[in-house]
Amino acid sequence: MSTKPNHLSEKKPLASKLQQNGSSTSNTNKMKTPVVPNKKANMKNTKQMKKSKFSKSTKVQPGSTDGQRKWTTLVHNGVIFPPPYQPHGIKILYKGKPIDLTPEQEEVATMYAVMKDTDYMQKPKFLENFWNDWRRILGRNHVIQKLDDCDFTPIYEWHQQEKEKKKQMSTEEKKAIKEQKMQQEEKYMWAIVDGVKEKVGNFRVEPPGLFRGRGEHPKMGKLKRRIRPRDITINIGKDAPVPECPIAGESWKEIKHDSTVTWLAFWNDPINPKEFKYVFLAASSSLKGQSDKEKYEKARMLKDYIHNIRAAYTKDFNNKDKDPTKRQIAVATYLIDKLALRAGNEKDEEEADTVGCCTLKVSNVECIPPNMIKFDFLGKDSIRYENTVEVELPVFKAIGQFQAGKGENELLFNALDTSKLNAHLKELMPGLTAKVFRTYNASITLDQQLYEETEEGDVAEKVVVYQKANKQVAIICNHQRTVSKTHDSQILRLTERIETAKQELKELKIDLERAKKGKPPLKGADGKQKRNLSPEAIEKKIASANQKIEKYEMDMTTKEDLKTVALGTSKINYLDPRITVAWCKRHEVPIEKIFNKSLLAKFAWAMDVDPEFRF
DNA sequence: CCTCTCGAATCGGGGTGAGACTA
DNA sequence: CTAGTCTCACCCCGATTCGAGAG
Repeated sequence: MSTKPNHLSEKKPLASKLQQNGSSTSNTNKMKTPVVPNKKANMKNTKQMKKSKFSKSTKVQPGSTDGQRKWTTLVHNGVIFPPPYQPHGIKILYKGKPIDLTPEQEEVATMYAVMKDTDYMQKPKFLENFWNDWRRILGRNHVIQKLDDCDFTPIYEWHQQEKEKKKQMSTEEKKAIKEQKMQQEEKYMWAIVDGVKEKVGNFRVEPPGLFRGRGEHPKMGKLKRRIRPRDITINIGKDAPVPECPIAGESWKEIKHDSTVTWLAFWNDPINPKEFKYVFLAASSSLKGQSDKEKYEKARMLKDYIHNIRAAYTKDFNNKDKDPTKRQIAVATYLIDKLALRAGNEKDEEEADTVGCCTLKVSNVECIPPNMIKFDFLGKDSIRYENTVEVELPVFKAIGQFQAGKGENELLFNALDTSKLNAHLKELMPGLTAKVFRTYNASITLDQQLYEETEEGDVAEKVVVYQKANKQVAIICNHQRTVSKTHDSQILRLTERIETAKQELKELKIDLERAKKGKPPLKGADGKQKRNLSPEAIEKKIASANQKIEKYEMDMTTKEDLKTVALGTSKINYLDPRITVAWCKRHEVPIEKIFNKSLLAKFAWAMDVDPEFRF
């Protein structure tokens, strides 16, 4: 991770920007204390910091001893644990009879009971995994020998009542509880990084529960056990005080002082002990902002290389004598570039069966002559990717050949994996990997769309232009959302409203004609006599009715259009915020119309961009 | 006819935790 | 490989808007 040359000429050191930012956010957070660390060790560093950050970025070359260092001092308060389980003592029935459970057994039973009305109850895998874990906790010799004979209804009903009680609570009570929680959590919300107070992202330890994977996950239903202090490793500056363990009588697993990483704490994932859960700083922090900026700078760099890269892969898939690996790389790169596919790492049996570019199976693509390819597969989060695209003829032929002689379940790109692909990409441009194409294509699309489509008009119209561009990007990236449960009824109601409005309009037009001739208006649909109005007044009403219809129709088309498209994801992860900020500046659109509070905080680093900025 | 009020519907944002990518 | 970081959709809850009815 080398520092880009254009960072070196940064006008302001990032730290000073964040100071400003910190003080402005502190207002909203009712923070009265200035952004100053309270420990002496850090007082010293606060002063050094501005200077050292400046000099570091101007003098220290990548690869030097401190090229890996992410911070110099780090102070934080560790993590907060979910409250302990409160036994309710409600008994489940086994073969119709109430059964006593220990609090631990009861806790797991409760996790299961509350999922009664979800569709997990229909999934054999879920039931099997849950039963295995619960049985272990019950002990092999427990009277309960079969999940099927258990009746969890009493716990479920109790849980429903509790939920109801919570709902019934007055706003004051709710507020008081929230206030108290805030007070407890306040100290965990902040870390002091190089003397600057920064927000911590996820300082709450994940509560125990039953694992719910996305799609057909082999581990669904497994018990995610409670995490204890002894599971948690803390990372903190050498001179910083060790965070106090919030559970009396217990202690942290380990204290580390690793300044080459950005995590504040981690623990092993109880579902997959080989994996880890980390506590990081929030997206609005300088550390995250910096790497975010680097991500977009890398994507921008691709702009200068893309022409050659495209020329190269076009040459490669045209060249039939080339070794198959090269040809597969060329086609894969083409797909990643053109369709913004993900790289597609190999996955083992323990994970849901989803694919990306390198792991596409023969059955996921279908060649439709003369030159169309139909893709149909489950991608990340088991989201379906379904798309039929026209491709260049050599690509069409090549894919046909890759499929030839293979079974449905074999890899389309058998000579390829993500590391080979990325190794190849790195030869084309320093630091280039598959995911850079997604960022590049998303951002360049937004930039072009905004440039081409924005016309003179009022703010609302310009915002619509932005949303349209945003939608295009979301479609490219296949960012989907499930259709809301109430979508159909919403559409229905809009249709009804349009109908009644049209009916009204019709009557108004008749009334207008009559009014012009001095006749009274007709009776309405309800049979009541309407008032006499002047033609001008009726005209006004007609205009407003027309507007209403237009608005409803607009609402309906956008609603229908966007019912399965999620706009937020690309805004947060793929669109260079400087494109948006510059566009807002040029067209006098208030940035708040596009970015909400958290995006504004996250993209603080992009706010002073030149209005003429192009991606 | 207009304005206000109140409950319901809807929206939007933060949080969450699983999933993917890469050095 | 493992460790570390980035991505991503869903969920929930509070805020806002809507719409019916009262005044």
